[in-house]
Amino acid sequence: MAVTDEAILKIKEMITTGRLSPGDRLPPEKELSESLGLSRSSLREAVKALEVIRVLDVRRGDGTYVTSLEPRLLLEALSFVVDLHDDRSVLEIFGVRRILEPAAARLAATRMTDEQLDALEQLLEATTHDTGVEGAEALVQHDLEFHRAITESCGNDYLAQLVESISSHTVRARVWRGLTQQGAAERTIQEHRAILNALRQRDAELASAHALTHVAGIEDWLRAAVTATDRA
Amino acid sequence: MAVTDEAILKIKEMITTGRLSPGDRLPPEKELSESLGLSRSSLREAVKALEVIRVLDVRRGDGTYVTSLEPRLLLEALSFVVDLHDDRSVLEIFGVRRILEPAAARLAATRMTDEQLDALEQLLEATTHDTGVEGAEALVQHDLEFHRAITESCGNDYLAQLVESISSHTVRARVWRGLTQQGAAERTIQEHRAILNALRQRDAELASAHALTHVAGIEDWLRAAVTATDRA
DNA sequence: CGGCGAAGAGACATCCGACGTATGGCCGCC
DNA sequence: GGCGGCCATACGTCGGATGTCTCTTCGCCG
Repeated sequence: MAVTDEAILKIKEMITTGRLSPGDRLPPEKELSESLGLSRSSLREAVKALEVIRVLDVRRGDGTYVTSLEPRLLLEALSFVVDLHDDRSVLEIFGVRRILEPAAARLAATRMTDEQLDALEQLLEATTHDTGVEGAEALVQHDLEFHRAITESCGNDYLAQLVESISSHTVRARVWRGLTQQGAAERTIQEHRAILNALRQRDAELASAHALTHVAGIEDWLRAAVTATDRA
Repeated sequence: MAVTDEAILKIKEMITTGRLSPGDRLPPEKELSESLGLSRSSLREAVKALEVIRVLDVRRGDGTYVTSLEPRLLLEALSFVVDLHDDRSVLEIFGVRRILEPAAARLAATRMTDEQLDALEQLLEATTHDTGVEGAEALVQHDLEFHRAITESCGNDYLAQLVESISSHTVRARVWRGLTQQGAAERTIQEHRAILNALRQRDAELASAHALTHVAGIEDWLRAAVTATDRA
């Protein structure tokens, strides 16, 4: 195995064994490269690799630190690879989303506070004002925030961030939908309201069902779009 | 932004725009570095970063290629970051697994062929012979294969690999369980058989329920273990 | 006495050039 | 026509030089 890959594993091991903890600062590149027995150039490749997956945080002029290693952070990198999937894979990703989002809504139904529900209400209220072409982008943004607010209330950070990461790429799809499909805004708002009502009633089963309906609706549209592309 | 990060984005963009396709070979490092306007050293950092997340495949003496970019491949890197999570995060990961595995079993119930079911049967049969201390490792292996066989039959590669990736880290937990808990082997086999029977009957709902029971059982044990560790 | 700004040390960022080594293909011999 | 060795090519690794940013410290000024 290459020295760089060995260095990656060694640094990873230093973290898993507790030799390095979240927030800790690594020795300077020169020093660390010597103790790991490789050149600074090769070590930098290893550090860069660990940086892109959010394990290390390199601060120029200061030093290199171990990140908090929170699920939220480590799963962030997932959205990077999701971006690389083609449209057919996006359909599979939606297959996962239609499993996770209803589950998150189900959990949120018993956990959301009245304050959080009120905030969701306000968000929904704001969405109704996103009309016209110039409002499309705002609608997408409010849509994202609505979903995020729910998933973040499910009590499982890992689940929340996972949904968040695999949803990022679909932003584009949402935009397309908003621009091409008539009545998309009204339908989205109606579905969101249905979810919110279910959450208010603490009806986990219903909230889950509405969430599934919502995601499946987008999925249907996307499938049709992909099929159309295939024919073209 | 640093030149290296720019290079990462540029290469990513070359892939998303179709300028580079799966299997394509990149220009030599020297050439590519010149066309991207940075040194070979810096470019190598970018390439290494894309290599660890399985976007690029570097072959010494040959060249650098774009991988197949299949979900299976890209999600592989996820297990790397899962390894870095602490025990408390593992509980959250189980929270996700208990959502995904039953869903996968539900899908598999209507999709598995008789041949696949027979193979699963054989796997289960083999597991019953994993007795004694030396059989613990084999039991864990058969356990993994059993779950993999089901998730891979769910018809969604993305879902299958996601479950696979977040399960990898739990191998350790499985081993602990096998070693410390009395009757773990018998219980696992019984639960597996229940899942298999439900799949044979094409009873999606029941298969899902048994899968949830199975995962929740491990989760319970893990939660107790973590709590015990916290007290210590 | 406290705050502020400049200087310096430390650390990462980037580049360059050189040499090592594995791969793949070409070419000649059998 | 097949096989084996040679060579161009490309990645792997290294060492050093230089630029630039950050943080800290120290001294000046209000």
